[in-house]
Amino acid sequence: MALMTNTGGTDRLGFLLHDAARLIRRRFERRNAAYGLSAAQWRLLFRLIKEEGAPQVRLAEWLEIEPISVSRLLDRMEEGGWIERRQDASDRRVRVIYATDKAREVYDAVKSVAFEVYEEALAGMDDGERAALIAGLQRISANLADGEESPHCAANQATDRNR
Amino acid sequence: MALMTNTGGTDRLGFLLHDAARLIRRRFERRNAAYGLSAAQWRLLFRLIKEEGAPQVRLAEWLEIEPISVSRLLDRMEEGGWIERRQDASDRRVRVIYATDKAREVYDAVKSVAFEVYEEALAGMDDGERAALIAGLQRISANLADGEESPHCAANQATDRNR
DNA sequence: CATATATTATGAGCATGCTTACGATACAAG
DNA sequence: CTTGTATCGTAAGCATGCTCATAATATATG
Repeated sequence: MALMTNTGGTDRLGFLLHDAARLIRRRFERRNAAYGLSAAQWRLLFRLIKEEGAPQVRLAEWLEIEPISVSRLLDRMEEGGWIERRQDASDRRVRVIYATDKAREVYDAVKSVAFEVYEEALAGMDDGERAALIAGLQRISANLADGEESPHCAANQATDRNR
Repeated sequence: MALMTNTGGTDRLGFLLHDAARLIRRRFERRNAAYGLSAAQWRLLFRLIKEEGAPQVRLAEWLEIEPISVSRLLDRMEEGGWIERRQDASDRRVRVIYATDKAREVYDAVKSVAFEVYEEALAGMDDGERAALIAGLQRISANLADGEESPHCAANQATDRNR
């Protein structure tokens, strides 16, 4: 409280985000322990259910993680019986991913758990406060979306990869 | 239970938090690559600088991670020359942790980088929007703080635990 | 066709969290 | 002192992300 708390708390933004995200993930996973779906697996399944038959590289783009991370996430999900990999007919490099019946069966239940956890997290906030929070989070994601800008120095355009 | 997107975006709260936290961490670490301090190491150092000579178990409480996680984080920080472990004089089980001169030298610079990244993340938001975001994040952390829930029962009057 | 380049998935190895378990030490009772 | 219990640090092993490297395949170019 001494020197630079004049920023209104934004000087802890990273820590606050980290803590909130971790607490939500932890509670979601504990509540879901019976199903055995981790948060990362749920995130993948949530996308997959809507758009089946996607190649792994598409999932990596959607989830904004590296293809190798998708590969090993799918290893465990395949082992857990949540998804299956099939060979693509027209491109032998590609494996297209499908949710299993088991995954479709628990989907609604897990989604309900997620809603419960979100409601617990937001308890005591009115609609306006919730909207402001969501808008702020969306703004952060948009501001940091992998443009990879150089803020002031401009020197490191090493990463001027396409896009 | 079909379409529940009337929640105004709160139905994605977990994903939004996860994305925002990850983007901030990623940008912070890239901007700091020259120093070689990861976000987790920075979080520990940030606490340590203010309160040196703490035993590891105290750091674990502050950071809200498990003692074993602290142990291995400190392994790498010791190897990187950021901290040193010393034997406690009065209790031979305890190792007290000190920041090195090297850590103290880069502290201000890394802190500035953190402020830059936060500013980039919050770009385009006015003071009120920032305050609402921060308040929402703090509220989430308070709501989920490891009281280990009563899910919808409003009974859990927050933090009547010690402290 | 042959060869260069791009794309897809994965292997190896690291960082940061977790759970479970254990050795060393401190402390409280007997 | 001895014995039981609590505390501190750490080892082992897993999950989820990362980077860097590689094999297999597709595609573009000479």
